[in-house]
Amino acid sequence: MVDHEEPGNVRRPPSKRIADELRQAIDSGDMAPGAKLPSERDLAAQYGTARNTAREAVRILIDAGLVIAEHGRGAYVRRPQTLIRLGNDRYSPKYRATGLSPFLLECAKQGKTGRFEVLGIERATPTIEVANRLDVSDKTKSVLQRENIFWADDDPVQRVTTYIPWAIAKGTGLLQEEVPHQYGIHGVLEDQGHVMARIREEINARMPRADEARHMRVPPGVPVIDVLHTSVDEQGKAYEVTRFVMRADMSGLLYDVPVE
Amino acid sequence: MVDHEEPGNVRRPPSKRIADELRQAIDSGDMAPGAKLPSERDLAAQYGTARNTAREAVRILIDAGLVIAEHGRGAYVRRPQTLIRLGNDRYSPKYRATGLSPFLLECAKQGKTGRFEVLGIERATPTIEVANRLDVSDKTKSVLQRENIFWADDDPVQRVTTYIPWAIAKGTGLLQEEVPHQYGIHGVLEDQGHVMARIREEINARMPRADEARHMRVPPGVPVIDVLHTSVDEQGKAYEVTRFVMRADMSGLLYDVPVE
DNA sequence: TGCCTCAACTGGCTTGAGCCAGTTGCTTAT
DNA sequence: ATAAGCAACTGGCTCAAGCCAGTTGAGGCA
Repeated sequence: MVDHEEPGNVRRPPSKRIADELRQAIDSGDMAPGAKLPSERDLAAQYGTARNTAREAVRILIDAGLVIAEHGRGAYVRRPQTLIRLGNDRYSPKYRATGLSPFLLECAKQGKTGRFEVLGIERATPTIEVANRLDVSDKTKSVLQRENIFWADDDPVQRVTTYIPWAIAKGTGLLQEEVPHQYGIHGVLEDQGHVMARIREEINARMPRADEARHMRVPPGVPVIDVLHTSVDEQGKAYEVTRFVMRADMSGLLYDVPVE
Repeated sequence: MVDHEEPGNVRRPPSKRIADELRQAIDSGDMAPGAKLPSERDLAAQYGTARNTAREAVRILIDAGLVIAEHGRGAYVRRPQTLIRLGNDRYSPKYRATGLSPFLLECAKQGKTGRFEVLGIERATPTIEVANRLDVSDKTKSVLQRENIFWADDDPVQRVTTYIPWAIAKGTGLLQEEVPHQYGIHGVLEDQGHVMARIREEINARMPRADEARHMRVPPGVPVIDVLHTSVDEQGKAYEVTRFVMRADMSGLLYDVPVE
């Protein structure tokens, strides 16, 4: 392990110095998860700075995802969350036996109650990104779009938007809220002759957009994982795209795959 | 698309109002990538607030990863970066023909010059996380640890740390900086009878730690993707673990896998 | 022509003051 | 015993002022 030794202790601004000390207390375990930080006014007094400077120090930790501030109560060391892991096996036929969707199964495994909420179902014009992957037009209402939010207990964890070419979805009943198939959307698609042979998933991480932060209640200092999933049938044709946007503090991914 | 319509326009603090307007200008394309924001002093005058309030507005955008501030020059709308995508096929034998590592190949594809730098090679005591996956002791120096940084042109993009059980690495020459094999580390391991049959990758996203931000020059408002990779041989035995920590603004992942 | 200097601009950081808005627990009146 | 109310705490946000430290370009000097 190398240390590039950037600013050294000299000329380190007070706010950063305070942040460093608090961070070290957190990393070393001196301040355990859930522990309350000194109030901004106390920190300021303790270090002989203005309140704003102490406040700035706490903010640095908030932005780093280490601390969560609660208005009127105090600032607390963030507790590690139990992770909901989305695996590449979630589309495996083996899950049909359980009768539960992989997300709900994973929630149950973590001792949480999973549920999902339908935000909207409509025939829509896809973004270029989606249109390219499905080989449909990005100028017309060429896809059926279904948007859901998944919850684990009282936390919104994922926003999931599924796109299916209208030519495939037409007349299947997928415009209804209730999916008319025991095995869900993919059951319907399979009946249409689209058997999932491969999946292709493009993964990015970024800070949430404003509306995402609101919908999923993403705390400050927490990024989202953005997965663009494409289902490909045995003929190599893409027939479904889904975008998963997941709170990174409550979820992760798992791929267990053969080397080809 | 639903909008929960949280605070409305009433009582929205000035800093957030300014941030909202700037954000909208960015999202709509009125301010293109690379465009310069008004200076903090100008913004303050324009909105009739104190400079600190305008400054706070800009900071919100910086934390959201939309804007980058340059001391003495100004604040600019961040330019989208070309992504280096790490694919699950990077361990595929097909790459041996090219004579290039997948990372360097991907850099070349993006018109960049890739290189890597060895930070350190040592016999070390693994973390519990790594020890569990390799089924070795976390109390003794049971692994060989190699740490690298990968660059694309002049940007550090990934920090990569590889762990190999000492029982396997001993006497293979992997303690030297120069890997004694045409096909790299995995060539050496294959000669030892460890043929990669499957890989297992656990993926998280988070804000960078302080040392990571320094080493990889991660700008504020940019998360990292943290991948814990495990190589498994034909007997189902794990024989190598690698942690990839990647700047999320310059890199992503790609999995193209069969449904099993 | 070429270099240097310096003024004017940029963001970085701090101060100390004030008011607002949640939270909590104690006190008081019913 | 209960409920209302209040005081004392917490963070959220703003103000106006000041100094420091990079950057840039114009002007002047050699």
